[in-house]
Amino acid sequence: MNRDFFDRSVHDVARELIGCELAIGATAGIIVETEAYDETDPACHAYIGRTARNEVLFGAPGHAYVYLSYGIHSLLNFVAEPEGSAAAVLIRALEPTEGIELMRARRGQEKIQQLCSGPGKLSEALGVDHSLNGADLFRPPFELSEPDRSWSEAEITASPRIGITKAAELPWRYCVSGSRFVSRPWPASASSAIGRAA
DNA sequence: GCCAGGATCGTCT
DNA sequence: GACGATCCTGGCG
Repeated sequence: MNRDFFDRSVHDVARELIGCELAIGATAGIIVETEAYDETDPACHAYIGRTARNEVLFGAPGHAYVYLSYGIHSLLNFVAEPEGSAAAVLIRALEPTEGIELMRARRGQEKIQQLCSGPGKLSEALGVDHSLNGADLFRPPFELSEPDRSWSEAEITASPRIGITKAAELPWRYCVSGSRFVSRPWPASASSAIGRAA
């Protein structure tokens, strides 16, 4: 994978990140759930225009956007689309593959299914904090691999995003419908992600 | 199992 | 001074 992967529609990027392995330091997992946010979207931090906080979103693709949610959790996003266009993919859940003991220690949780099944959880498990805001995804401690597992397109579903109040109806959450590692079950009404990219 | 409530702080009004 | 792209706990059935 190279930077061009991120230099296109955030919806394509969000869908195709499913199945990729993300490593940060000694920990890694396979991405099983993402959400897309773009500039025209009231739920996106960049909707209000450029500020000190969201500046990274307007920058070059293939960088990390990390911010603090509810004063407690650092949430990890990947910046997509060309420089000047603000868009990002929220990484919502991973299936843990490497460094599981370290994840357990950081999370204070034994159950593997509780390690990375939510955006705040996976940041804690992988040691993500605000110091990684703006970091290049193609430099350490990050490492991104092509999918080493593929699901049929029918198993990747698009459904409404979680935990937001604005533009909540947009089906911009992508997840593996068969995975036990997603943050929440996919809704029965979810449709295949095919053709859903806006 | 489900739901309500609290923790906690940077960012913007 | 209000508000979150969340998570965990405790109460109740």
